[in-house]
Amino acid sequence: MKTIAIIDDDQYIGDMLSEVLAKEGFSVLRAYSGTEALYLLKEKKPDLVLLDLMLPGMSGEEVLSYIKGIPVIVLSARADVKDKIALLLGGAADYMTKPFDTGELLARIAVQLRRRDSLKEAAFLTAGDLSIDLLSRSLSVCGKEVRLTRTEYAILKLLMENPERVIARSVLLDRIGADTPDCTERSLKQHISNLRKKLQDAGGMDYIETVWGIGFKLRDPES
Amino acid sequence: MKTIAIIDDDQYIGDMLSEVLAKEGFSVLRAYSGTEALYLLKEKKPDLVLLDLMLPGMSGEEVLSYIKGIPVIVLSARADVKDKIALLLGGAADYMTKPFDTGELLARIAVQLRRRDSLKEAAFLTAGDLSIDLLSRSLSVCGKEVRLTRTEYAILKLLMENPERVIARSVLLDRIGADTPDCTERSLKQHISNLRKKLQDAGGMDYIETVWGIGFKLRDPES
DNA sequence: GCAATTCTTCAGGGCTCTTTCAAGATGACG
DNA sequence: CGTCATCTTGAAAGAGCCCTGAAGAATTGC
Repeated sequence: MKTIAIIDDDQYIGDMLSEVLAKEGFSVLRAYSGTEALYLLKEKKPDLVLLDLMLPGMSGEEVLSYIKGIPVIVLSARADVKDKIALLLGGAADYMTKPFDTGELLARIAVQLRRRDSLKEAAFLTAGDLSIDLLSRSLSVCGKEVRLTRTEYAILKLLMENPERVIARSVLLDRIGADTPDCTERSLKQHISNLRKKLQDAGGMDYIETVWGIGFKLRDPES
Repeated sequence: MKTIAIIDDDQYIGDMLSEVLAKEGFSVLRAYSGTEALYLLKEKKPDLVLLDLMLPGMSGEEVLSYIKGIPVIVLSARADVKDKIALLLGGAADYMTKPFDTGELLARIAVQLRRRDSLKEAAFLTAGDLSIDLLSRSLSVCGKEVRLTRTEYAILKLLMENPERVIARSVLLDRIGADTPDCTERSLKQHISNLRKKLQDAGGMDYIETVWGIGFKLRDPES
């Protein structure tokens, strides 16, 4: 669950925002002054900050300059373009002029949070219940993690890259040859067997179909 | 130098934007239709896209859905809040209504580009219980300070920059080569061992997972 | 139905990769 | 020069993986 900090001394607007955000499933923190805000940010680490500029004590600009690594959306009654520019260049991630549409605010919040998560861009290869994370080199079957050896991984990856297509044993050997140079037709059978067992234990069905006299293929998911 | 793609069929606005951006030191690409835009994005890889919604042939929304990994700022004459929300949730990084202030546009462009680089600027690098202060080059595990040698620091930093991703030993050697030129595969193992011991002593678990025959990766925090 | 062939599985041996302990080499600093 | 921290290297123990042999099951052809 994501946490959002609201830094605004206006009780009415703050309550309204808090209610809207809570209804969207966010966890909400409140601060009513600059110094309070800094303390709050240091203690808890929110995922995003909504910052009003008119604060008692410390200016919003000053608060902004202290916030590092957390996206800040500035909310302000000031509509002057110069202010906007200064704040955006000063570190704000976005700027909205009061009064604002709450739907748009939620959308812009979503943009900032989405951006944070997209840093770890995932690369997946899926086929039926099977899903390989290419980056972490890990397989999940029906959500369960399954440990694979290097050869097993290479075999399954090749099969999943060509779903529903028969892969001849010789081709299979050829393609995984880079990883395991001395894999023979005999040992390949063993690897297939081991792979089947692991998948069976995790997923409850036999995903690998043997094509008699030729090789193997990934079984049709909806069969 | 950063490259920005302008996707707009309006010659006048496009020229104006192009001039402003060029004056700011950006390299500018142009496209005048959706299909042209997709081709352009595939060939060159701009750092940012300015997308007009009124395009001949393909709708701006459609173009947007094809763009992955590059921030898109939508420029549109449509001021309807519903449109804004739909586009922001649909992947746009920002939305500006024509006519817009070029200063503000430049500021918002700067925000998006800054965000892209923010990995390097971040003062902290965290992954699970581990937290590195990049400025003081210090590591804390569950709040406890841990002293690392130069090589250990380089290794752990690289692993933490790619959490949950397998790093081949050769890659690891390559990337930390700048700090320790004569680190071999053999000595790398020793460093990993030492690093593990320190982390274990401080955090109580083994954060570094070995991927047999390949390399290492940082263990999933919530596992 | 029966034999021949191919495929699957079990179990064991051997090999490679990995880890760790320990000791030597290198270099900075007083 | 001696100490300290760091990096490298050697060797042995341990773990994991791959290959092979043999027996049982499945498929094909007659």
